[in-house]
Amino acid sequence: MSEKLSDAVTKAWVRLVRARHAVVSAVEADAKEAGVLPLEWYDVLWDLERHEEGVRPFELEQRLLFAQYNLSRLIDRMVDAGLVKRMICPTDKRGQMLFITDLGKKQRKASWPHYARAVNTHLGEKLTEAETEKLAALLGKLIER
Amino acid sequence: MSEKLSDAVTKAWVRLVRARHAVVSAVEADAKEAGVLPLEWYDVLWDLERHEEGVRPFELEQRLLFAQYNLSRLIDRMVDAGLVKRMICPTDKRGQMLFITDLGKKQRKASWPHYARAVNTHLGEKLTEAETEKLAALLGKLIER
DNA sequence: TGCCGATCAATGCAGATGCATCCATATAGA
DNA sequence: TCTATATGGATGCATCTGCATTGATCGGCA
Repeated sequence: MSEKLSDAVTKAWVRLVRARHAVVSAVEADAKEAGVLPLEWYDVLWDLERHEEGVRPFELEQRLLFAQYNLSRLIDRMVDAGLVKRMICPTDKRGQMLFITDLGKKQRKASWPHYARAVNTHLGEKLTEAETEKLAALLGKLIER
Repeated sequence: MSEKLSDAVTKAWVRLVRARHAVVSAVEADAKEAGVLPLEWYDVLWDLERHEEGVRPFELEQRLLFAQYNLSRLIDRMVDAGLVKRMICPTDKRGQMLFITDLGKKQRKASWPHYARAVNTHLGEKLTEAETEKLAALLGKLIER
């Protein structure tokens, strides 16, 4: 039971954690400086904006990897902030449909250039185009299923 | 100011976040099942174990990317649990030296095989050796200063 | 139709985190 | 040496998260 990890796997594991932390916190720091929406809020709004027909919380949960109780409360806050609208789901009375509001669209749009610039700075500019594609492909394999 | 992100950069960004989340949460779930130390605790103990001469909190902060106030309280908990010992730093009275206790060593050692197995399952087995090395190399470029 | 296990979502409570600030000591410079 | 500034670390407070549980409805099946 005293398993071994190859050096390569150990290194990839450590760096996966470190690199994500480094990039995300740098991006968030830039965003905060610019006074734009938190990343999670942005992600939710972006998903809602691409699904004008409405989104069920559990879908968001799966797509964005939220814990159920966290998402529930995140939505509360976003509703309070006027960025998201909750409606009873017509086909399932347990559930609800979520929609982005006009204010939500406006704020998401205003946040976008800041995130784009930050991601370019902290990720895009550190790799060549080919390397970036390779990285995305490899990370993709870790996500499957 | 309405910057653009290439598709490759966007995809790499999203997958970096998702892949790390998927792998870490799968590993933590396995670890929790086995009733072993939380990942952060493990990381701290491992760092302390490799520096028997003692570690300053701010070093740990830099190496493991902790926020200062989080680390301060994490150490509190670990001291309470008897895994870490705090001593006044002889060369800087503002600071302290941290050491792992025998209990800390024992628990870290007991946790290791579970983490090794989980990391192998959720990362190692999803990539070939060559892919793993390539991934580590690319992630390395994202971390560089 | 009536019942039972599964699913969607909310919530009370304890513990963790972020932010700002504070205290103590160290260090550089006049 | 004396002062100003920087650094190491702790902490009060508000917020967020995790866990377990609850309430409501759904869907399958007898």
